[in-house]
Amino acid sequence: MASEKTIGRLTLYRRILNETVLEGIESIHSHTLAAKAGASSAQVRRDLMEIGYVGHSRRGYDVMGLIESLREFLDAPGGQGVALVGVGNLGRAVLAYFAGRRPSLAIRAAFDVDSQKVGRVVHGCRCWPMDKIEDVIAEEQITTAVIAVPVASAQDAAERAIRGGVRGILNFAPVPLDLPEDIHVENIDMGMALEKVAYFSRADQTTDQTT
Amino acid sequence: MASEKTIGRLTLYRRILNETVLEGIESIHSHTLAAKAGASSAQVRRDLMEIGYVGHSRRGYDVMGLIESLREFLDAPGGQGVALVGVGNLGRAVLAYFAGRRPSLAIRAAFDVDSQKVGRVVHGCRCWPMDKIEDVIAEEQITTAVIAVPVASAQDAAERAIRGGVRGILNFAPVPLDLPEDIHVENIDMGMALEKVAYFSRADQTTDQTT
DNA sequence: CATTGTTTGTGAAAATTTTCACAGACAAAT
DNA sequence: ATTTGTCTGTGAAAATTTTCACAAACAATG
Ligand SMILES: NC(=O)c1ccc[n+]([C@@H]2O[C@H](COP(=O)([O-])OP(=O)(O)OC[C@H]3O[C@@H](n4cnc5c(N)ncnc54)[C@H](O)[C@@H]3O)[C@@H](O)[C@H]2O)c1
Ligand SMILES: NC(=O)c1ccc[n+]([C@@H]2O[C@H](COP(=O)([O-])OP(=O)(O)OC[C@H]3O[C@@H](n4cnc5c(N)ncnc54)[C@H](O)[C@@H]3O)[C@@H](O)[C@H]2O)c1
Repeated sequence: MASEKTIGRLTLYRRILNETVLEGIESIHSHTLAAKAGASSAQVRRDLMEIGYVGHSRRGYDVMGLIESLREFLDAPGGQGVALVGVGNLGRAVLAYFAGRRPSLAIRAAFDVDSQKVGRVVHGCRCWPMDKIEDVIAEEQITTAVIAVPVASAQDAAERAIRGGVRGILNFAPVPLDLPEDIHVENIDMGMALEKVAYFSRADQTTDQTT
Repeated sequence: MASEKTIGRLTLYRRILNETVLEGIESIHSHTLAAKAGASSAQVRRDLMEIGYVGHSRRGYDVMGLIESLREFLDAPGGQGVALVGVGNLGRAVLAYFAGRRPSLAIRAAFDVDSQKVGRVVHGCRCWPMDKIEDVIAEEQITTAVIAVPVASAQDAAERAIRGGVRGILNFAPVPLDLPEDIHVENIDMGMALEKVAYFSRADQTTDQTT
């Protein structure tokens, strides 16, 4: 029911609320959360409607309660495992970034063809050879894979991860993957993103002129 | 006039066409390009309408001509410079990735507070101390900045880049930046992306059931 | 206890984006 | 020369997403 855009914003709200709670703030208004998230207050209220969390008129939303409600909505009950395929420049940065960050959504295994990388433990994550990928993913009940291999290997890497049991893919290789419809693919294409920013950085391309 | 989404797809089409031309293919139909881009043929035609490129009925689009037309539309006439702020794990991966890739949109300078990094040349890019950022960006006429510093420094880094003359920012720090409206900000939030994929990876959350 | 002012939840409107569907173009075949 | 089949360009419809705007709720104030 909730759209992809809504899910993205909900995760953002959660991150903001986690900071808010550290400041000792107990309740928050839709317009405050909106300002911190760069959205409109109506948008925030709509999004929270989606998860069925109700606030109090005049007092806003209970921060702790909302965080808990977001957790129930967004997270898998028993936690979810993630696999990383490709322990190169980007893969290592990703491992460093996610290490220890969110135990219920952690990178549990890494895979690479390079025998130099296989067997090593990078940021607490074991690196396996590619021919073990299906077995390890199945054994660890991993549902999500991050693809950080060269373009030429991305399609194959994704297919093998799926054969192991993966249902969703975060793809950094700048190539559209051709996968079954029921597999959720999220592409992060840095080249595209940089070109977009560059386009709108040009003086003649004002994103939006709300005079 | 062209929306942000359209610009994103146009850069994708260009990448696909660059591969197409290497295969010696001289013209391409909207549905072929669409299949490679993961879009619909109507979408492709709409997007190309935006740049005013006209195809031939029955023959499709001339690959070389379309690439040239996309170049004129997307690229700044004299090329554009990019700055990288933060030469950490992610910053170095980004430098490696963009090095030599697209001369007309290259990372021309990097900045960091760490004296260990300052002065070094990473993947052909010189690393400057942060107190030179405004001068170097102004001197090199850099229009776009990539922010890869810790969350706590991201807002400040962006503001300083803008003071140097930057008009668009590609932000990897998972925090919404509060910047003037005329600055274009593109956020790449890997944590959000991973949580989204994980959400849709769950068996009970089928993205869309088009039976 | 009534009043005031603020905030939620949500129908409805507006805006944006995508898809449909078909007239017109035209290469290829006969 | 005519027919055939396919592809473009685009107006219009459909779908999706966002914003508007207001009744209902209710804490705070007097
Ligand atoms: N580095 C970046 O910042 C960056 C940015 C955007 C996109 N990307 C994309 O991410 C991917 C990885 O980039 P990178 O810079 O880390 O490259 P890299 O060359 O540093 O690393 C690639 C890794 O994948 C491994 N590998 C190669 N083939 C494999 C296979 N078939 N199966 C498993 N592992 C395999 C290699 O051994 C290496 O460790 C590429 O597709 C690249 O286009 C990278
Ligand atoms: N590593 C990843 O894959 C990854 C993924 C997603 C998001 N991020 C985000 O990207 C940013 C960088 O991540 P990282 O993993 O490269 O971190 P890192 O700690 O490896 O690198 C940060 C770099 O920024 C420099 N720095 C610190 N303060 C600075 C300042 N005020 N001005 C200039 N430079 C400064 C540091 O010296 C260091 O070189 C962070 O905001 C992180 O949340 C990283």
